[in-house]
Amino acid sequence: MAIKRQTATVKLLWEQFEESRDALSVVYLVKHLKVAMNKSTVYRILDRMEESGKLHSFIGKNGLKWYAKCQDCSSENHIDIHPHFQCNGCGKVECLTEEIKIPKISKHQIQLAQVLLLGKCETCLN
Amino acid sequence: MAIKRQTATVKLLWEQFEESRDALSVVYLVKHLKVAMNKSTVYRILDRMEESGKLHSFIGKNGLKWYAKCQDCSSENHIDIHPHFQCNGCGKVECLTEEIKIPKISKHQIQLAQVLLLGKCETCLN
DNA sequence: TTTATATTTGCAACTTGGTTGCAATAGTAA
DNA sequence: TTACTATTGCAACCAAGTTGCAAATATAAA
Ligand SMILES: [Mn+2]
Ligand SMILES: [Mn+2]
Ligand SMILES: [Zn+2]
Ligand SMILES: [Zn+2]
Repeated sequence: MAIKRQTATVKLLWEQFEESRDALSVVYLVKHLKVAMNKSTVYRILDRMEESGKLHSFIGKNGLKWYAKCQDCSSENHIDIHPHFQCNGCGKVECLTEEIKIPKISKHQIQLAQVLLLGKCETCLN
Repeated sequence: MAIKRQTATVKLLWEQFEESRDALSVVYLVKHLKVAMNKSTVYRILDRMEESGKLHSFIGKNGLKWYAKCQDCSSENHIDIHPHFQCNGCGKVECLTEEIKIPKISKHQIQLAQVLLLGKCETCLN
């Protein structure tokens, strides 16, 4: 179900995403939120925010679930598909704006491409 | 540690991969092997086969771990990097031979690209 | 402002994928 | 055959994510 009510917890979680283009893992949020919040609540709010077109989610390199802010999505269309970069040093995940050309695969219908680039971020390079 | 001894369990697991270019999830192997095998054993053997350059692993769409046969790898170099396709219908995962061009990202050093294409496989399209 | 209702939350218990320590077993080379 | 080390099974564990339910609360109607 999408977000129906603007609760304190919803606002608090949304603030975490508002500033940056970085993604946040659910595990991180459950552990490090200023105001502690039950983990089911965190999972459920993020889920609803995704359904509402506010956030998108993906799986990081260790199988953890990450969320980040959408740019121009709505409940009806989620168009914010892009590659993600995860730093092997510090673990940080960024949304990228670069387009990646996906080839046609014969006899397959491709509906979605998940691209995760792994490497060193700016901070960890220096 | 890499594979040191050719045990019955190692042989049995290897046979699962030998024929096809399809990947197999650990969960599937633990559940459906003809000769039942302890799950720690399965995890450990797959791990060693990867270290030996016989298999490569990646994370599928639900965060599960998958393995597939390498073509030309060894302990020393794992060069078998390619995109994977997972069917949204039947869940099957295939290794693809197509090359995907990864753009340079400024101020980032990219070490590895994980590409997972999701869609419908040949069987599920018909 | 008060009331009514549906949504949201916390909690505790659960499920599932994956890991670990250790004692028993079994390849392999001598 | 023996000796040595790698491998296995087992049981217990850990961590991420899910679920059912009763209590709390946002919001709209009265
Ligand atoms: Mn993103
Ligand atoms: Mn592959
Ligand atoms: Zn970094
Ligand atoms: Zn299919």
